[in-house]
Amino acid sequence: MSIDKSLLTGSTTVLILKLLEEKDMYGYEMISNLAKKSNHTFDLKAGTLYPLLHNLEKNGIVESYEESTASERTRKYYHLTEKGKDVLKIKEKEWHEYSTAVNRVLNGGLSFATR
Amino acid sequence: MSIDKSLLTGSTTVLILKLLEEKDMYGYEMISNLAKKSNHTFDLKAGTLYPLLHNLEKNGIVESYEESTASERTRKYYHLTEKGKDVLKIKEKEWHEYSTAVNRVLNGGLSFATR
DNA sequence: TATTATATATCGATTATCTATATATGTCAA
DNA sequence: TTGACATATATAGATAATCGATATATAATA
Repeated sequence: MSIDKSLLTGSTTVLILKLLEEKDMYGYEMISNLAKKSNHTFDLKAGTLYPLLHNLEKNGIVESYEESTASERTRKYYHLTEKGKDVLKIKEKEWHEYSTAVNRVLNGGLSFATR
Repeated sequence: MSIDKSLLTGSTTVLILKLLEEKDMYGYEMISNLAKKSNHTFDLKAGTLYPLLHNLEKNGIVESYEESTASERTRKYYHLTEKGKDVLKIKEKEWHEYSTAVNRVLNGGLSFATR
């Protein structure tokens, strides 16, 4: 169905942080997990995710560690820091405010719970 | 309260088209109208709106006409075309899909109506 | 007369995401 | 065993959306 990509802008971070709240994950896992949870509305590209993760790590929002088993190739796991948890809370609140405001306009300026 | 600006990206068009569905408007009016309807979550800048309107007109989604009264300075009104109405319908549907998908992730991958 | 609100417009900078490309390993089928 | 495909991470360059700054001009107000 492929939704207009420009809508995606900005909310990728909160989605990633939300995934990491549940458990530590590696990049590739986040992509498939997000695709599944969103019913393929979010088919995040590697070229989007990895730079984003590097940036989050640089800002102390996530931290990474490598893990390799005998059978599988090395994976880089990401862990949500305390600071990251705070950021997630703020961003969840922002999303709520933002989507509420969009809906208010799309419903003709009425507050909510119309109909 | 000023929400993270990056969240805004992409949805500006659907908001503007929605305003024009109600009635013809000029740019300055859209800015104040949108600010009011959204409780100042969307304080659109002139430098954002005017290029956007020019682009919509170029694509046949809106058309403009000038109107001047005796007392007020000339205003450039924008009118939603038939094509624009179709685009609005599509974009409203996209917003619904998109916000539903975000909420699904933020609620832990559950469908909806949790709690 | 000076300031503020109204009204439209453009330019350059920033940021987010994409596409494309690169590299390397593990798995499975021919 | 060889080729194709899925897994896994990474970077470079292109595109698009928005902002801040700046410009211009008129109407209203102090």
